[in-house]
Amino acid sequence: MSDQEIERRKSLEFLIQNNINPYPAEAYPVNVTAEEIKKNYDEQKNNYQDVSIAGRMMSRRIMGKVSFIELQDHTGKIQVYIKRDTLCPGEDKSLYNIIFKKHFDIGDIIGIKGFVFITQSGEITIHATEIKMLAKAIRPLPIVKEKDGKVFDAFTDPEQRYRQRYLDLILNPKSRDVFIKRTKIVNSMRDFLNSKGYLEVETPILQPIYGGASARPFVTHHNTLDIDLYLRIANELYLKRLIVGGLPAVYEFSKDFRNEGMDRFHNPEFTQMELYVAYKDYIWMMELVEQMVEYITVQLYGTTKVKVGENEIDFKAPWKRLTMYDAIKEFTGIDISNMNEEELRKTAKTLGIEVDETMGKGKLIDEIFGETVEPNLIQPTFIMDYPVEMSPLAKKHRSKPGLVERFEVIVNGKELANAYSELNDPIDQRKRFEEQLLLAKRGDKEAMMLDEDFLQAIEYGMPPTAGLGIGIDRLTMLLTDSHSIQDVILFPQMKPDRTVFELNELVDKLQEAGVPTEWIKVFPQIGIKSLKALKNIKPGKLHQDLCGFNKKNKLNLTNPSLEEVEKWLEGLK
RNA sequence: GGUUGGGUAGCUCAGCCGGUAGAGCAUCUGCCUUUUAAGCAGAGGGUCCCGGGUUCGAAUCCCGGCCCAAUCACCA
Repeated sequence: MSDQEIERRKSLEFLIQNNINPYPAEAYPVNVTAEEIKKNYDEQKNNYQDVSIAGRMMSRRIMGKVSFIELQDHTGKIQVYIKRDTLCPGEDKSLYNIIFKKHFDIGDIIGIKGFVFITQSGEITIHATEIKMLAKAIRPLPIVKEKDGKVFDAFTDPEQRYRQRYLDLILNPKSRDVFIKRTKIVNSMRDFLNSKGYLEVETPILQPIYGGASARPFVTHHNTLDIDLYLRIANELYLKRLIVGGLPAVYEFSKDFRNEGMDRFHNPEFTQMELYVAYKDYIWMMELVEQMVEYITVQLYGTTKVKVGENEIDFKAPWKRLTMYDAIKEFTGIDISNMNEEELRKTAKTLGIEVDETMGKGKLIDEIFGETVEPNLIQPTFIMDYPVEMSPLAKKHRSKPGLVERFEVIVNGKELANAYSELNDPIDQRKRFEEQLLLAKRGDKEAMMLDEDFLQAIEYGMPPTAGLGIGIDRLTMLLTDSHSIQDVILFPQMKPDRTVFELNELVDKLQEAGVPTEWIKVFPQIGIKSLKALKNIKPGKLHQDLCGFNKKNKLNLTNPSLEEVEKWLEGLK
């Protein structure tokens, strides 16, 4: 424990000794926010003369009989003026001199009652008449200072920001804003879909057969049924079953899981919104998508233009539409629409793209597209008509052989959404699944499984349907100008903290070896935080360290005998 | 997985040309009744990521490992 933590625990004790509950149970009445005061306070009107506000103490300047603190609530910071003789009008000044000055700390959550005024240097400030501890912080907060909009000692270490998101939210208003925007984006999307009468539904996350996308799944096990289940990689096949069931339009905000690489665009769990509408096709879906995203953008910013990195992106509908072949022609000058596999492979090589013999026609086209076109599409663009090999759930194109009715939305060089005219021909669907099985046999770990139950459903007849998947994390990244997916997911996946892991391992082993719980707690405090640290320790030294710590810190534990310590160490082997 | 940069006080970082470990903020003691990165005077605080090696001597040099970031590759 650091000196600061020890100090704070002492303060905690002091408060309790003096009948001040550091964690009171009762509600604290709040009648105003920091933002409201700063926006609406008017010296002439003399308003806000009886405010009650709560928040975290973020800084403190003690000047003898007077102090200034910054109080932060969910809307921002406001300065509070604490004057000894206002707070303690009588003889007893201990509330100010002792309680506040000695035992309140930066990071504590407190309540303030008082009246608003403007200081000599012109800052809107609450003059406190009452101050109350609402929750004592026994761990010090990282200190961030600010002057003229310039931030000093900013809390920017990405690892700490993601692992301890609560600190990020306290210390970085921008981060808080991103997550508020994320929720607004989701709410606007839901409003838009509900206004059209579409039905929000919930489908299984645990699936006996995973499907609806090409990706490797997470596997788990159900004990009672004694079967493996998969965390869904998509919910497409379930939503389509609902279309078969006669629901005309269904959607779901779906947390999906893919057991693949992680980078700034990929988190193992992520959110998609999938939508299926009966009697529509992918042309119709393009209009819906551009209208929906335009609506969301306007709801969020009041304009369709958003700054993303160096670029200004305009989401105003309609968006540009290009077929995949035309897009490649536009960016390379090469028309690949009539090429066979060999010609495609040669073309890819001349474009400097690495290819190998296992790649089929569809994969080659996809590589050429991904390499030459995708990064160059900054403004929202629909790319239409994909090769059939890449899209086992999309309907064959109404007029172009070898292609399917599919589009992707590319914005800022990245895929944002994916949609098809859904394949509803059960014979064709079975054939496509069988082709996937062949790929799987050849070793493609992402090939789709054959879902007999789904086939059965569409054999009963599924109306022609348009389907869409849109990445909520990606959309939020775009609309909040966030560099990494970790900036738009509150708790992104991280490698487990090894020190914590090792400590847990140690505690488990010590328990197994029969070490009493109260003594297990002592081990980390004498510097033994992992099994490794116990490996070469002599029983005599361990015994001394343990008993010494007990005595020094007056823990009043019964010291183990040397024999007992020897027995513990034996038990660890 | 490759390459590059990084890991030092509670926080942000300096020190790296081997020679007793530093600054600012935070903390502690004292002063200060409108300050604002408050100020002044004093004090405490470190497994320099871990493990080896070279050396009389390693935060610093070498080797191995762990973790983080950027970027590329792979993967949607």
